Amino acid sequence: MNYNIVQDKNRIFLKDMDDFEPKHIFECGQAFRWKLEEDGSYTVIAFNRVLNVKKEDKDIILSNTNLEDFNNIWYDYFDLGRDYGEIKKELSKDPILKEAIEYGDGIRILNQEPFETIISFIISANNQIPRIKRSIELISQYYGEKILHCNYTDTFCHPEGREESYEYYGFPTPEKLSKINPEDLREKCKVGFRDKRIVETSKIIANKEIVLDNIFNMNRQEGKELLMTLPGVGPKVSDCILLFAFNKDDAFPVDVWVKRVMEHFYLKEDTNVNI
DNA sequence: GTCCAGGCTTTCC
DNA sequence: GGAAAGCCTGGA
Repeated sequence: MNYNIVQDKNRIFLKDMDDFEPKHIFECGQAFRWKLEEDGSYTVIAFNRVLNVKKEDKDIILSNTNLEDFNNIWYDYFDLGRDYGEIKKELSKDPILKEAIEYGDGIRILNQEPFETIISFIISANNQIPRIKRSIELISQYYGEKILHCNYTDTFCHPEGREESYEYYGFPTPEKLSKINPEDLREKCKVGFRDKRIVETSKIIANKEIVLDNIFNMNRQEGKELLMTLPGVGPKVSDCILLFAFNKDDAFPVDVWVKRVMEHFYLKEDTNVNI
């Protein structure tokens, strides 16, 4: 990984950054709160902060942050300690994966906040991405804390076309979500039949019947068994949580699309499979 | 004990 | 209208 870090006021420049394609990282479906801005940059609310990311030529620009947060939060969040070049080299030995890597070049696996990731993927069951994103946004607006975080005059802090009062909301805590009425959640946030699962899971975590931080020290199988005791968390959702929040790089979520792809390319190559 | 059909909210194609 | 990033329940 070769890049140079330069700080300028509230921005961090990652100069000559390889393997970092915002569109592929933020729109691949691993995270739901990244918003595409008119200038092509992306804004997210995470870790009680608002961050904007823009790619200019070979540089990545992180706005509304500082070196301390970069070192303590964003370095790990963006998985910057992992050498994706080496991974690509290894996987490219397979011709099909080689083509897939070229198609999705610059993708990275984020390390997201555990609780928000758990609720997000409970919502993802039998659902569609636009709806998932909307529900998470609504949950944040109704039950999350407002984030006052922009003291600068950057365009992304005062974007054109948005109301002056545009506000950012963090994802609520387990304590907060554990106390709401499932019917309220369903009506306001359009989560459908997942309402009780969300509240019940929040209760278990708020009561510390399950301590999420302990999962960092477990292996994939131990973590999976524990997560699957939560209502709404089955085999697929638990693998998503382990991969996207707990840094378990051996977790391999198989959804209907992955299943179709695997069957098409690796299991039934000589048969006519509808995909 | 395992297996699996049916049900579940709501929106989007 | 049918499908959609699965999970849960109950019966065989």
